[in-house]
Amino acid sequence: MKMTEEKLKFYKSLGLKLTPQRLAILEFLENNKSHPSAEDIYNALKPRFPSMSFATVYNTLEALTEKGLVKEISVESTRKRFDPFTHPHHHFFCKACKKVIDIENIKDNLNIPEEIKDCEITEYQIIFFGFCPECKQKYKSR
Amino acid sequence: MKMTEEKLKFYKSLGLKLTPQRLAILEFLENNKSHPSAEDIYNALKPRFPSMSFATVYNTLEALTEKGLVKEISVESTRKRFDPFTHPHHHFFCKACKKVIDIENIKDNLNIPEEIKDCEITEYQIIFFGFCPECKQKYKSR
DNA sequence: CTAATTGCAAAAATTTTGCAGGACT
DNA sequence: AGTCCTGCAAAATTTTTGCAATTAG
Repeated sequence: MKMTEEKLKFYKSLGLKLTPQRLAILEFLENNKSHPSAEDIYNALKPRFPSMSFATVYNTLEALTEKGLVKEISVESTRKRFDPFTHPHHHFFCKACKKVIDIENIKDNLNIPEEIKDCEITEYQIIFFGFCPECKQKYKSR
Repeated sequence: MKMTEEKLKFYKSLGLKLTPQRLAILEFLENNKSHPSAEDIYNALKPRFPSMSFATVYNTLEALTEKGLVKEISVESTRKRFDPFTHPHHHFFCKACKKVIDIENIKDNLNIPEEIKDCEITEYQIIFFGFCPECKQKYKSR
């Protein structure tokens, strides 16, 4: 997938230096709905950038998160997953295969709960847990 | 806080061997709304059980989770937090001090979203992110 | 040219594992 | 007595950090 001129300009306008590694990460994330971990990204780009280090992956993800181009999601409690779709939406997490599915269609006019009315709320996130269709089978038969 | 006879019987009835360490962990968790990490638990009990190891903390938490006495919550993406209140409820997470606040009062008659209608859903969790009243101040003034 | 970024390597933080000895029921 | 549990130590996983060399703008 090639990146358009506009995108490049847009990224530069945010003050991001566009190194080859960053471009590769940005390309990898573009339209990526797999909610990859840092390692997934590292592994995916390793063939093209054999010298790339984890530090670069994390540095870039941090920079992108600061610019609002990526969001860290807390579906797994022992590692981060990253989502390039930053508009408000929610997730399903398969407890067996760790797959994450986006949920866009949800009516959730939640009011601010009483318990946190004095907090500053920046966002909220609904996570459904369970087993995806593929894993449901295997799980049932145990 | 002393543990009642009934509780002891109940725990035994689940097939849990009640070692001193486990009892201490159970006592520590009883009515505990701090959503501690494994390390919090370890540190809290260290004075009374200087020889206790992390393995025991994790073993016990795993056993309790299996028996449904504790739930792991994924508010932080790099470590587990544990909650002894296992009835359905939700959470607020302070991004500054990492505090977790329980949310009981929420009207959330969510329907199963279209995207995951073929999944087996075991539970769902709403997490509000932001800054608690104490941290709101410090954060604002930066 | 300058500041930001990379790669490396080491360290930090959290969780998991294997196993021998010990404790609970 | 037998099974489960503990403690230890090592390993595995994931993320962070310091620093010298490099590169984008």
